Amino acid sequence: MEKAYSQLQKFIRENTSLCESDIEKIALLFKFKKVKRNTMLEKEGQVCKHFYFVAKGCLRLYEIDKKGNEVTGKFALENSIITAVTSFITQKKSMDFLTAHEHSEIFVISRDDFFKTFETFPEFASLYHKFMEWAFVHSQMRVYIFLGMEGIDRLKWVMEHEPDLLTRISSKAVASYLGMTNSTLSKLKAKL
Amino acid sequence: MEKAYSQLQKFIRENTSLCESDIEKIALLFKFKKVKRNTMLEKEGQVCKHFYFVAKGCLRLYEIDKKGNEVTGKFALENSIITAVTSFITQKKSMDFLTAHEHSEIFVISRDDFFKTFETFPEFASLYHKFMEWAFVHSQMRVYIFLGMEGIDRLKWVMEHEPDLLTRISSKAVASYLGMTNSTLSKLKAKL
DNA sequence: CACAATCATTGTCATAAGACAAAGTTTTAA
DNA sequence: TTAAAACTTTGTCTTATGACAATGATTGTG
Repeated sequence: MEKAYSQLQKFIRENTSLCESDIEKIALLFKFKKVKRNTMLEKEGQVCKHFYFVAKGCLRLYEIDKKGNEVTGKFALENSIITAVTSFITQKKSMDFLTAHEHSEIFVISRDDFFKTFETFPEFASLYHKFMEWAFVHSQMRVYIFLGMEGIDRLKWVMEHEPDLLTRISSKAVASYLGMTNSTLSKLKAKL
Repeated sequence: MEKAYSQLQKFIRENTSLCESDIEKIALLFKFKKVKRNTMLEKEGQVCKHFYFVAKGCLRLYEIDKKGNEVTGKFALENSIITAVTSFITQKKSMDFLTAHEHSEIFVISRDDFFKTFETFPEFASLYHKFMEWAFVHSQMRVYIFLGMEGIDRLKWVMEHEPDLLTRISSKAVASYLGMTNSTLSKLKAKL
């Protein structure tokens, strides 16, 4: 846990220009938590009130579509931040689930505390703004990839740009991230 | 043009809590421009250095995929803001084209002036942050829609949520926004 | 206005991907 | 440890969509 806190501090240090004492104070506003695989952190139908930092493990953000299939929006591996973004922003009922895809060690801060911190430490807001920018760039890239590429090319794209996903994440979840069924992914992998 | 400037001011007023005199000063940093249909504002291969407000008409952001097909990322109708976001953020060479999809009246501000304005009028930054949040929410929604829905349902979704696009925008461009060929879109429309 | 260019529609055919099912494998939990 | 559950792979069949082409409509331009 000591190590975990210093990980969080490092993350804040690298994404803001806050001084060490402020970084320490801010890090302490986050609550450390160990969560088992498949723990549900945010649920469809509820309003998202938390922001997460992943120190170890992996969280997964997904929706369930009309046909009952999971559609993965995002994986957050260690040293990244995540939340059920759309609901976190709009404060409307979420369509998303956020779960631990592996046993994970995470830090949680309430949305209220998160935004209040911006008042005390304005520089901290830049972390959120960078997160939003990065999240947008990633999301827009996926739009282009899904619209412009066939399954096999989407697979190759992930192999090249997010190879961790293929080694760590279950095929089923990767398929739901690539916008295909698990049987299709399996056949495409066999073709490579 | 008088009217156009007041439109820009109105937009700033509604998306920040700036006072009137600051709003006027900021609006004057934007340059008014009339552009013909198909005018290229930002080009693939270049770094995006501008931010746009659409007073009248419509801008379209798109990429060209491997096969040479256009893939539309976003339409910006009147009273909305747009740029080649990914390049604007990363300041790397853009993959995107930004063009006038109709004869349009727009306001342009350079990226430098835009960010400098944040220093003089910190509250103005909230407009950019809201833009980022909104852009993310929209983009993420599209990811879910494309991954979870078939063509016919994507079409119905746009009919319900962005009906303007179907009345104003060419079928070809709408198809490239929906992730299908124009012939497929045409057949789906016939099926409705 | 008239010609050219672009776009929209529709048809045929080919193909990528989904649905479903069966068998083998791995993970989970009692 | 062992049984149950979940996941992965592979096969067959079906279907949605793409590729390509022809025709007709619309738009832009000299």
